[in-house]
Parts: sequence; C-alpha cells; structure tokens
Amino acid sequence: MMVESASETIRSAPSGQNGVGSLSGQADGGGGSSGGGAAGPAAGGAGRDSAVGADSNGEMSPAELLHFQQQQALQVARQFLLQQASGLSSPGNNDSKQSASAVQVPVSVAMMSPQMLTPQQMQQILSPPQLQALLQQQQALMIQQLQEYYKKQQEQLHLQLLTQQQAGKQQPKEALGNKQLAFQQQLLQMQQLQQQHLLNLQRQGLVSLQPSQASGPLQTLPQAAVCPTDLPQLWKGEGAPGQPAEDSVKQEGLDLTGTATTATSFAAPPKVSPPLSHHTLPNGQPTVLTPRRDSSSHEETPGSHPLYGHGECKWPGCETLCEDLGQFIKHLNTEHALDDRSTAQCRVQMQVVQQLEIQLAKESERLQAMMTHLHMRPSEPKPFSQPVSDSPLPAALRTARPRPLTGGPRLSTLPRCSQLNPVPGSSSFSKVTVSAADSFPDGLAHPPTSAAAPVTPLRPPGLGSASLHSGGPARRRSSDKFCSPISSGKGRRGEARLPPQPEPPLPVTSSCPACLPPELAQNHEFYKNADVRPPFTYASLIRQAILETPDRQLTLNEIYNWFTRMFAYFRRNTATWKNAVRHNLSLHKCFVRVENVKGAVWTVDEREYQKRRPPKMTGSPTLVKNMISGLSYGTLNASYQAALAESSFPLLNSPGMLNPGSASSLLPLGHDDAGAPVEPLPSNGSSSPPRLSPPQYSHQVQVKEEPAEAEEDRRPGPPMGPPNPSTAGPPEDRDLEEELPGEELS
DNA sequence: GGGATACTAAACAAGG
DNA sequence: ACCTTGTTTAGTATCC
Repeated sequence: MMVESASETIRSAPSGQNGVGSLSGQADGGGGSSGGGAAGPAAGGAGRDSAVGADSNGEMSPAELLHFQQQQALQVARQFLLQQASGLSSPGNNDSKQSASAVQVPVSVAMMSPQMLTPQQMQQILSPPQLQALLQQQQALMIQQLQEYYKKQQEQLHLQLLTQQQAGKQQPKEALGNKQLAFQQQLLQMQQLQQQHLLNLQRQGLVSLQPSQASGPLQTLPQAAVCPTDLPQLWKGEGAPGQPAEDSVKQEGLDLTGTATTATSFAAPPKVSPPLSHHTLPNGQPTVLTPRRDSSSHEETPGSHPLYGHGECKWPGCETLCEDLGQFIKHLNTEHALDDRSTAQCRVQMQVVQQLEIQLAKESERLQAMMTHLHMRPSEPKPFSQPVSDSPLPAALRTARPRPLTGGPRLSTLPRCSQLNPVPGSSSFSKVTVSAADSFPDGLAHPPTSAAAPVTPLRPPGLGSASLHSGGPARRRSSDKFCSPISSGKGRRGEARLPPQPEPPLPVTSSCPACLPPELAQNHEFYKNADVRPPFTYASLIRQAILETPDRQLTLNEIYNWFTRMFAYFRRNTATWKNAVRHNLSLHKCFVRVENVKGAVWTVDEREYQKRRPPKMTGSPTLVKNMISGLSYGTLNASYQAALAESSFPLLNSPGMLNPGSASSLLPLGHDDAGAPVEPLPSNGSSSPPRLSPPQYSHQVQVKEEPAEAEEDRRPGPPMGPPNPSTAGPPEDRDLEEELPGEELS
C-alpha cells in the first residue's frame, strides 16, 4: 500500500519536475526539455507570483512599491553579479579584495546575461559575503526608494498644504483649520505608513538598520526604527482614523512627535530625527550594530575583509590564522581561489543562507502571529484598516513576509525545493516512524508546521502539488537543473558521481565518531533542517551513520533514525530511501551484518569500502577540466556539485581548509586504502566505547558473509547487548529533543 | 558502446 | 495479516 502510494507520487513527479523551466533552457537544452508539464506550472507560478506585486502600474501602493522595489533590487543584484563576474568592479571597492572577488566568481557566469540569472543561481555563484553585500545593497536601495517615495508624497502634501494655506488666507479660518487638519492627518497617516513599512521590512529582515542607511534614507523616516514595544502605540495611533489628527498625534506620543512637528512646521527639513537614537532597539542594539559593522566594513573599510576577523580566516571550515590583512589576502587567494572546493563551499553556504532565509520567513511569520495575538487583537482592525490605503500595508505584509529578501522572482526559480511536500509519503512515513520507535516526528509534524509554511513561499508557485511531493525523483530533477548545489546536476548522476569522489576523504573524518565529514559537519545543521538532498551516496551515509557510533554498529532501524535525524530530506521525502538503504546494505560488501541477541546490526568493513573508491577518484580531474573549459551552465553545475562533494571531504588536499592542527590530524588518515585502519576509530572508539568496539572493529575488516556468522558466535551476547543500546541511545536521545513531537505521534 | 557505479522500484522470503 | 528486515533482480542514468 505504502509503496504504491509512494511510487505513484514518484511517478507523477518525474514529468513535472524536469521542466523546471527557465533554467533548464539555458543550462542545457538536453535534459529539461521533457518537462513540458512542469514548465506550465512553473510559469504559472511565476505569473501568479509576479501578479502579486508586479502590477505596479499607475499609482503604486506601498505594497506594490515594495514589490516593485524588490524586483528592482533583484535587477540590481543581477547587474552586480554580472559585474562581479566580469571583474569590472567589486562591490566594496576593496582594494585588496578586488582581485580575489573577481576571481572567485565563476567565469561562466560572465557569459550569462543578468536576466538569465535567477536569484538561486546568484546564490550559487556568489560567496556568502558577496551575497550579504548584495542583500545589503538591495536593502539600501529599497529603503532609499521607499524613502524617496514617501518623500515625494510628503512634498506633495506639503505643497498642497502651502497652497491651501495661501488660499486659506482668503478663506474663513475655520475652513483653513479643517483643511490643515486634514492634511496633517494625511501626513500622519503617511508617516505611519512609513513606519509600518519599515517595520515590516525589519521584520522581514530586509532592513538591518545599517549605519550608512541609517544616516541617509532612514533619517527621513523618524519612526523607522520603532522598537517593538512601541508598536502597539503605533498601531493604536493609526487605529484612530476618525479622530482628529491632533488626537492621534497625542496618542502616538514619542513616535510621532517628530512627525507632528513635521506636519505642523513642515518647513523644517524632513531629516530631523537623530539618526542613531531611532535605530537603537532595546535589545537589538548589539545585534544591530554587529551586522552593521560587518556590512560597513565589507563595503567601505579597506582595511578589513568580511572573511577576515579576529585574526583568522572566516572562510567556512577554515580558521587559518593570519597575522594581518595582507597575509589573509594572500591566504585567501591561495587557499580559496576559484576551484572546485571553493565553489562547492560557496554553494553550500548559499544553501545555508537560503535555509536561513526560510527560517527567517518562518520566524517572521511566527512573530507576526505572536504580535497579532498579543498586541493587535485589541486593535486588530486598526492597522489593517487604514484610512488612507487599507490594502497597502497588509498586502505588503502578506506578500513580502514569506520571502523577505527576494520576493517573487526568487520563488519562481526555486523549483528544486519542490520536494518539500511530504504529503503522499507521509502516511507511509509515519508508519515507519512509529515502528521505528525512535524519532520521526518530523515525518508528519514538521512538514505542516515548520516546513510547509515557510517553504511554501520559496517553492515555485507554479509547481503544482504534483511536483511538490516529490520524493526521490522529484528532488533530483528539480534540483538538478538549478539550484541545488548539492543535489544536483543531473539527476542521479550528480548524486552518484559526487559521492564517490568525496567519500574518500569522508572516511577519514567520518571515522571520528564525534566528527562528521567536513561538509557534513559544517553544514550538518543545514542538512538537518533543509530539505536538501545530501550530496552523498547512500553507502557513504550509511557508513557514516555506523561509524559515528562508538561501537560502529547500528541496526537498520537505527540507521533509519540517523538518516532522519541528520537530514531533513529524509524526513520529509518519501520513504523510498529506506528501500535504498536496505538495498545498499545488502548490496555492498562493505556492510557487514552481524547478528546478536538483540537482533542484527550492521557494521562497516572499511577495507571493502575503501576498495570501491579508487576508480571514482578519477572524477574530479574531469570536473576541474570542465570548470576550466568553461562550459555551459549545466556542466558547470555538475562540476559544482562535484566540487561540493569534494569539498565535503575533508579537504584533504587543502590544508588551508583546516586548522593546522586539525588538518594534520586528519590528513594522516588518508583517504585511500589506508583509510580503513585509520579511522580514528581506534582513538575514539578505544577510549570511550566499551570493550566491544575494538573487537568489532576488527570484525569490520573481515569479509562480509561468513565472518558475520562466525563473528556472531564469537561475540554473542555482549557485543550487541549493552553497547548497542548505549550507543544508539545517547545520540538518539540527543535528537529526541528535536524529534520529541514525533515520538508523541507514535 | 561497454563497464562501473548509483538510484529507484519491486518482488520475495523470513521472522516477529 | 501486517510490518520489518534482508535479499535479489531489473531498469535507468551518468561518467569514464
């Protein structure tokens, strides 16, 4: 039953996924052509999305303006990217950084027109700092434009006011008073609108209150940085549309004081409010300041570098100490130049950022809900029923919130994520979960709550539900074409291929129970939360799972749990992977099944495992070649994936990636044959794990079938009994925290 | 085109 | 009868 549903899902997905449109076209005509079905949805989605904020014809409401500006920002971002790619300019005009930044952008990007780049692609291409800079620029731009918009409005009103005043000289004072009041009220409302707009932006993370921005654009928006506690007042104030402006002004007290002043004595320059005081949030000060500094340093300070701080390189996974900036730059250029590893890391980071964005959206929504519940309920209608424009704000909230940073366009380009929706598989999943005993919470709970909501926005609107659920296949295709750095390239190919190369190194690090493979270790949080297919093969993951335990053995169920625990992808997607896991366990000699009292556990025969690899290693050179030869985006993408996978490994090759110390410790392990022995296992295992581990390990080395049996006899009860529970137990428990809900379900 | 590897799907069996 | 666990086979995709 379950199987059927799952398979159905999968089947339905394929046709739809391919298509993800826009990109497939540019990437390489080949693969994507089939997806006619999907293209439709995608397009539709884009359309729908754009519809939300696109029709900014005529007069724009603030909400529309916001969208429009987001689009513009996106455009700017694209241009920025283009510039980056072509090395014509660097965002921050950092002297030292210029060369590096220019180099770090994949050359192939330069070949793509800005229009061809989707936000996703940009994410893939730009480094986190670059992205950050980009975002900041977008924010600044948006704020600026918003500011200008309001400024114009103010000026218009001002003019009208003056006109009225002049005219009013001849009119009865009463009339004048009324009109003035009306204008003032209008002004007030407008300013309140500004406030809300900015608040929204802040909520969405679009406004970070950077110094530069603060001093400029924001200045004119006195209430921009209203602290949360002021919100109620704000809303309250707005909520009194019927009242005379004066009243409302009074109500607003602090916040609107400036405004009121402006309104009455409008002649005063719009920028009255002290820049900083407004931007200091009660608790946010530190946080606000920090990013600010970074951003400023990033773009303006020549003496610093976003990737350099506290005397060390902040490149993900690299903490190399550098005496000074010069040295760091040198290090940056040598160790983090444009190569597979760097690009791969970059992509991973992008994924992280993306995930964070999702998270941000989620949290923003939550906050909104909370605030609505706590503050707005009493005066709920007020904020949303603004006299001037009832829709503007709300609309902005609704539309912008979900996708704080990129808005519509981006969504349309995120087909790959279309796998989120677990719906179909959920049933089977839950089933499994339950039986699994351990955790699965997510299977059902997550999707709806955490995943569903936030994710939704990111999904291409167009992708129908069909594409949404996509279990395995879906992910591949969708991801392939564009985005998913990790998963990628072309369906399985990417996955299958990448893993191999990377894996070699994996063993090394992975062997250490405490540590995961670099890539996994570094992004383990990411994979844990992001519905992204990990760039590892099932075999490598299984191995990882097993090696992570003190006694290097896991039951099938525990392996399942590890998967679900470590990767969101395996929580939300169909349970197909379980079959794959079993299949892999049975298929590969490197996995040895050992029976014990408790049941059967699986161990890893490192020797066997290492045996498989050699051949695969050859892959990377090719990738590099591809990279260099500058091929099409599709190819590049593949190479990226490979690079990524490679990066995951331990960067054996690149000392730069690791601390001198760590690197040395890891490197010795070597990924090749030596690997087996190496496994830090011994170290860790011997030390912490019970007596069993040693024997076990030895066992692992043995050949599969027979040994298993013999082994079993040899170490009947003891091996499995105590250790197993203990081993599996702890980790499980750890995660249980997160997955508790799941348990509840069961 | 063939070989190797990987993934998915599915059938089947054994045991709980 | 159902589920889990294992094994095996088949088909497909990708890379070398």
